[in-house]
This record gives sequence, structure tokens and C-alpha cells, in this order.
Amino acid sequence: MGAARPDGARGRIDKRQAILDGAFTIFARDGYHTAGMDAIAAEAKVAKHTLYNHFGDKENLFREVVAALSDQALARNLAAVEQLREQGDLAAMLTETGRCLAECYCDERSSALRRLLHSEITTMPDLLDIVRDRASDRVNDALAARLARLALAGRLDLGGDPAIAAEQFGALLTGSLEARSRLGTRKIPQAELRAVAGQAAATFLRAFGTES
Amino acid sequence: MGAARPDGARGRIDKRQAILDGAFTIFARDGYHTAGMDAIAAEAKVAKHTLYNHFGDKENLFREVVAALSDQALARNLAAVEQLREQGDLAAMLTETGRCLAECYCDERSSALRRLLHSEITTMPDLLDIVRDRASDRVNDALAARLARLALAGRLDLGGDPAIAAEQFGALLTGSLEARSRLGTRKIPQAELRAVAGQAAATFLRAFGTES
DNA sequence: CTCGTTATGCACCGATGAGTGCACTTTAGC
DNA sequence: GCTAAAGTGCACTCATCGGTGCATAACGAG
Repeated sequence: MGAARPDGARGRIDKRQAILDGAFTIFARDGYHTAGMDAIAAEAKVAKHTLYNHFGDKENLFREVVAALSDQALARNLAAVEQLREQGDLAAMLTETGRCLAECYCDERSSALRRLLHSEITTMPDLLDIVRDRASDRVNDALAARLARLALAGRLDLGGDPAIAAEQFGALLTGSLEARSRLGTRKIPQAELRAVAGQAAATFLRAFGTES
Repeated sequence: MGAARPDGARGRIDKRQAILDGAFTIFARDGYHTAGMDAIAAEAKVAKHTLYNHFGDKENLFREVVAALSDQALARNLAAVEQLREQGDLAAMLTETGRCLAECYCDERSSALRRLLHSEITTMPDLLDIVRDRASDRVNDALAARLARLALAGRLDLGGDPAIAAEQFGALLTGSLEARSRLGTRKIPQAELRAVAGQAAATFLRAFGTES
């Protein structure tokens, strides 16, 4: 890193982060198998040896990339769920939360993560646990908790388990989005995103709402 | 194929089918990239040259496999949807249709098809069109038509477009199933399958039912 | 200044896998 | 039975790619 390091890479420690970023870019673009370690090294502006010094081998690097991505996704998803409060226009809040969740779901990084997950799930089944433990499960729990509080406040009548209602709200969103985004290939315009969220919220409220 | 061909392979034409079957087995087990043409030839009990005579190259073979699988999936899914008639216990019918659709969705072949689709969608975007044209869209249309007839008979009150209601019923099923089956990794027991279908039908009827 | 750590560049190995060439055998149709 | 098409087996090419070795350069700490 010669003279005054004009761009990034200030110290030793952020080599690691540069590698993770570059690796994700290449993995996302080419898929796990097609992505080459040379390409990753080039993208991260790092010698190939440095990859192996930091991460051992390709598979491990991939795992770490998945973990890092899960953490990023968690933060964004939780922020969306936290918008659900006990007072305010329920339909509007649900729609807005849904829209944010939908945006997270359609984010390029999330789409790529799902694609990579699907393609390697048979050879590395533990990947799913990484993602679940770090993101999916926590988001679901958070959503279930919010819904439960709304039920307690008399604003929802979840038939039984709040976890199932949360799962179904998520399903209404993601099921539609997966189809409409062509598995993450097509960018869904904001307006359509809002429409999907609105329809999910409407159906959810028709099923579980107490006011109408 | 010496003497009296004790097992399969009676004529010339079913070499093609043998290859498609074998190729799918290997693709499903190993994924597109890891699957080797030698392994496919061995699985299909066919010389490697025969693969290339019939299908030209690996990518084209893959496409044909995907198309064949889509056709199979379509048949099973349509059979499930056709159980939805205008008379009879609505909740029971919806649950049963949902259960059959869920079974199709969780079928090993369908799970593998989805995995392969996800992993190669970036390099072969036309794969999705193959599957949509041959299966997904048709199933959705058929379901929407059935729901529309139920609405016309006064047994459902779909807010607006029947296609959206159909999409949402599908989403309630597949969204839950994708999570619970660990992306097709875990085999979901019959009882749980029925429970998921029942919950989807219940929520759908709470939202769109006219009887309650 | 010096020493140990970390990064770099480059050549290299070994394995794997798609696709081909060729000589040979089997089968279907006339 | 004969011929042309289709299938077989095997060796082979060519390219790619994960991972390593080595000699060298930059850097941080004492």
C-alpha cells in the first residue's frame, strides 16, 4: 500500500473488511462456484495470499461473507419492525412496516444472499443456521412480539400463536415479492412495492383486525 | 445394451428420457456446476457421446431438464387446484387443496428445481421464463379462476382482483413452507403439512370468506 | 536500527471437467 | 443381409481454478 494510501486501506485490520466486501461483490455477481479467488483478490485490491492468510480457504471465506451479510440484513429489518407501535393508524403502520420489510427483501444484497444460500444449501447446510440465527429468526421474533402487544391492546385478534401470524404476514410479503421480482432479477419500482405492502396489510387486517 | 435388455432401454427414443432422468438426478444432487457430464452419463447408463448427440452441450441439457421438470410439476399442481369446486365444505376444500399444493411444493423434485433455478438465474435468466410459462403462471391462473367462480357463487368476497387473492393464498402456503422445510432440506411430516395448509386456509377465509 | 509480522507478485502444481476424435459395435429400416 | 444412423469406450486436449512456495518489500513495535 505504497505512499500515502490515497483511497481506502488505512491500516492492517481493514484488509479483512476489504476482502469481505470484494468477495461478496464477486460471489454475488458470479455465484460461489464461478467466482474465482483471483477475481476476489483483484476486486479487494489484495494479493491472493492475503485471502488465505485471513480466511484459510474459499469455503470459509464464503461462510464469513454470509455471516457478515446476515448481520447487515438484520439491522435493516429490525429497524423496519420497530416502526410498529401500539398507537396510530394500524393499516398505515402495517403498510409502512411491510413496505420497509419489502425494501429490505428486495435489496440487491439480500437477493444475492438468498440466491447464494439456495445454491449452496446442499453442500453447506450450516449456512442456513448462520442466516437464521443471525437474521431471519430474530426478525420473526421481533415481529411476533410487536403483533402480540397489538393483540394485548385489543387492536388485533390473532387466532392463536402470534408467531404464526408473524410468519403469515411475512409470507404475504415475501411470497408475492419473490414472484414479482423474478427471484431478485427484476428491480421492483417503489410504487409496486407499496402496492404489495398495502395488499399484504389489507389481507392481514381483514383476517386479524378488530377495527374495520 | 447387449442381449435381451433385462432392465430399461427398449428402443432408441427412450435414451433421451433416460438421459433427462439421469441428468436431473445428478443436477439435483450436486448442483449445476459440480455435476459432471461423466457422472450424468454413468447415471443414465449411456456413453458420454450420446449426451452430446442428443443435447449439444451441458447448458442446453440443463435447460431441457428444467423444462421437463416444469411439465411434471404443472400436472401435479393442476390436479390439486381442480379439487376446488363450488359446492362442499369450503374450509375443508381449501385446506385439502392447500395440502396437495404444499405436497407438490415440498416434493423433492420441486425443491431441487427451485434450488437449481435460484443458483443459475443470473447466468441463465431465461430459465425462469421456462418455468413460469410451463408451470407457475398456469397454476396461478387456474387457482384464480377457481376462486373467481367461488366469488361469483357468493361463497367468497375477494376484495378485488382474483389473481391477487390467488397469489396471496399461494404466498401463505409457500412462504411458510420455505421457512419450515429449510429451503427443501428438511422433510416436513404429513401432520405439519396439514397444519400449515389448515392455517393458510383459515387465514384466507378470515380475510375473504362470506360464511363464518 | 532491527526484528517479526504481514502483504505482495509470480510462477507453479495437481486436479477436475467440458468437449472431441476415432475405431468399433449395435440396431432399425429397406 | 446390407447400409446408414445411433451408440459405445477410451484416450486425449485444453482450459480453469484452488491452493502453495518463495523471494522480496512495507510496516509496527521495542
